[in-house]
Amino acid sequence: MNKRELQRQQTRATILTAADHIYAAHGFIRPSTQMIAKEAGVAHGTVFLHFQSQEKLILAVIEHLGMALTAQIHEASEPGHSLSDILRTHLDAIEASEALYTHLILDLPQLPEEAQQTVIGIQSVIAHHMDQVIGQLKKEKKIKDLSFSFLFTTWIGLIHYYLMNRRLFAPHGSVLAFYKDQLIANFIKLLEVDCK
Amino acid sequence: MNKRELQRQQTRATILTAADHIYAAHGFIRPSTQMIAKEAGVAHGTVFLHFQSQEKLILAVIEHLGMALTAQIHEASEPGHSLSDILRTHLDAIEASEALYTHLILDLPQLPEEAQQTVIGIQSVIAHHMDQVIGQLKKEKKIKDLSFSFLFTTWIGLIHYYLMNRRLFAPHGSVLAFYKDQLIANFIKLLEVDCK
Amino acid sequence: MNKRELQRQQTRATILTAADHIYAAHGFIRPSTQMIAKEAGVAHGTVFLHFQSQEKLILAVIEHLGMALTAQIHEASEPGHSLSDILRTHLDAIEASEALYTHLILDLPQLPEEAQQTVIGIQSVIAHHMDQVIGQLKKEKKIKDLSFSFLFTTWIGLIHYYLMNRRLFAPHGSVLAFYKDQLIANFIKLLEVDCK
Amino acid sequence: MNKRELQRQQTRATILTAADHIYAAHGFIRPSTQMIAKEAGVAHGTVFLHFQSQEKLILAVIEHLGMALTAQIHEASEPGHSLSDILRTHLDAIEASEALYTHLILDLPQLPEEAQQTVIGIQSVIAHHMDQVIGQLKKEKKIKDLSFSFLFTTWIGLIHYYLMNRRLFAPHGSVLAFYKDQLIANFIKLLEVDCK
DNA sequence: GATGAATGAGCGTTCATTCAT
DNA sequence: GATGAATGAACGCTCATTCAT
Repeated sequence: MNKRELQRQQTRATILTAADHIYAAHGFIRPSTQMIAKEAGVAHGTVFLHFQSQEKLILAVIEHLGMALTAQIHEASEPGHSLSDILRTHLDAIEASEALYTHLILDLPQLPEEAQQTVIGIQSVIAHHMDQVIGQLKKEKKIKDLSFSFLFTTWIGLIHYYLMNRRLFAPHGSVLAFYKDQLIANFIKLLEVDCK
Repeated sequence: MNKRELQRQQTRATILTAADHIYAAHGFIRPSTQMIAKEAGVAHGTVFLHFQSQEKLILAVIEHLGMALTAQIHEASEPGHSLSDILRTHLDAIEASEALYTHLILDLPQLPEEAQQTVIGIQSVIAHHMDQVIGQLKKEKKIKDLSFSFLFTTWIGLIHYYLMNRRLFAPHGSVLAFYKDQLIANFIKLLEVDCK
Repeated sequence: MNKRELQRQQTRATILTAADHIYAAHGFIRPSTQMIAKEAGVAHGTVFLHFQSQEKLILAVIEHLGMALTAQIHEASEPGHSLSDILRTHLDAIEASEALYTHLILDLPQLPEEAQQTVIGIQSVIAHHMDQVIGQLKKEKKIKDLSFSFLFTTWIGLIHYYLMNRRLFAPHGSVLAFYKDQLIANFIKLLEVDCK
Repeated sequence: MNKRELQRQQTRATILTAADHIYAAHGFIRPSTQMIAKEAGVAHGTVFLHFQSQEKLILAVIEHLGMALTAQIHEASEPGHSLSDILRTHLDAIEASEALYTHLILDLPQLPEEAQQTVIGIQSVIAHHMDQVIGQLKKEKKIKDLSFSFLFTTWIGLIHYYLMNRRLFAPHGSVLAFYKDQLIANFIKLLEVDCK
């Protein structure tokens, strides 16, 4: 890689990071490209030199987030993990990009198709890991006999609900950091076959 | 009521209905007041004759939705209702305004404070009814001993998740119409103390 | 005059008075016809029933002011008046409508031709009275031999300057009430042939 | 200075000059930013690229005028100047921007605070010069013993009166060009101690 | 490759005026 | 005669995008 190309990649990364911060703070819809250029410390036009359009920039940020999440989940996952381990891995990954991920969820219907594909991609990774363990637990009759897709949706719905109301639940920090343990414990209790 | 006042009310209603349709289709943030005027078949300025500002119009639509939902839930509720009845009442009410309600949930963080109060109001109505029955079922040891707030959040999270992904789950119709029965049945099964 | 006509005249007067107050407070340019209707306690359309257009209403207010001023000056003027008496009469008349008169002066260039005619009319009345006395004093060599038009312009310029800066000179009341005596005394001293 | 910066400055100057012309012709209040853009031959949005808001543009024009006036007065002033010289300097300076200065005076109450500061600044410059000479003349008993502030106000009032009625006094040109000599001569005669 | 000035369509909102009631 | 709902042109301002430098 020559020096020119290196410089180019660095500028691109600078813009991407700036966009990351701005979108995490204000969502994908409201901030202007001008705002991102200022945050990145580059000229307004430079944004469009590296990203064909605002839409492409947004998609790049989202894809970057998707890659980060799936990578982190993969890395943290090991064969012998319990359900609790997997759920924790999921929440740890999201917590690292909590604000941005939350805006991705919220703004999704206003974002281009490709963004939805990314979200689907993220979810299928975690779904895959969950399915492994849950399938096994079902066989062992340790958890209720409900379709995996329903259980998965319940989990995701619960997490997303907390994220969407993060300002309410945890005004000055991370909701997940606060409620992670409780969420995992309660969710598992909900699945368990419980005979007293 | 004289003819003048009648016509005024009709125009107001026309605009409100138009806004209802437009916001249901595109969310609260993107559509312009111009767009709503066109849909209503009135001059652009007329919108502001009936609603002080765009914000006030949005709040009027939201409040209207809130009243419709709570009214419907109240009407359909009866003393002896089972948990299943209550959940169905909830979903029936939302289904009637599915698209608009979904956008309310999604755009909430970008909407004024008052909108959040409306959502809280809606949820406390359904929470109240659920709490009654769930409290009783807990005493009878028929459902798991988990805090009501967690169970409620799980239910709301589940429903909202389906709503937010309605285009995916039910591209050309109502998600709730499709999944209502299944959602209720599965959710109840999840709560039950299950000893086979 | 029949009852119908009487009612009509009363409504017209109500609007005129309301416009008077509003224009005195905010000038002729900024206030909307809506604002005047509200102040008058009549429907917006009623303004246009009595005054063909906003411009005509403004002109009516101005003409009314002109008539009030010239009438008051005429009434207060007597054959044997000194220069001091005449200047005082002038200022007394303006003081009674200080705010409105000031806005007339200030907004004049943005107002229709007819408004300028009214101002000219007011000034020729006071000019006429001043000319009488000043002519006599000049013959008696008691005041400087300067053209009447210059002396008159100096006087008017001085008064208008104080009026235009009334917020600066007298933030919470009438400038003329405050400075009247001083202005008259100084102006006369300026005209006098002064040999010590 | 590189070409880029040069062009930017030129566009800014073009807009400022256009605003200058438009405001001189129609006052500060009525013309739209659209009108100024058209006069300048730039897109409407370009105006806001160079000036944050309409208010800022107006203030820039006014400040530019203030600097031009005070600079010209300073340059033309010399230690040994007579009262006549100083008054002429004052009128020469105003004459160069007669129309714009007149609108500044007229629209002042509707303009932001900063505009008033500019006017005060202009007037204190001329007041300072006048005070020097008039103080001396008073000591020499050559002019009447009236407070400087009254004499200054009389002068400013006189000039402003001519300016405000410039369309009447000099429909197709500069009032000051026409009446300058006469105004100065008459004003001086008014101040003089006159014993024949 | 980077810049940032320029564009022009679009936004929410105001207002004098009209006219059916 | 009085009403006030409706109009639509105009306003100040924002913004993604282009392109000469």
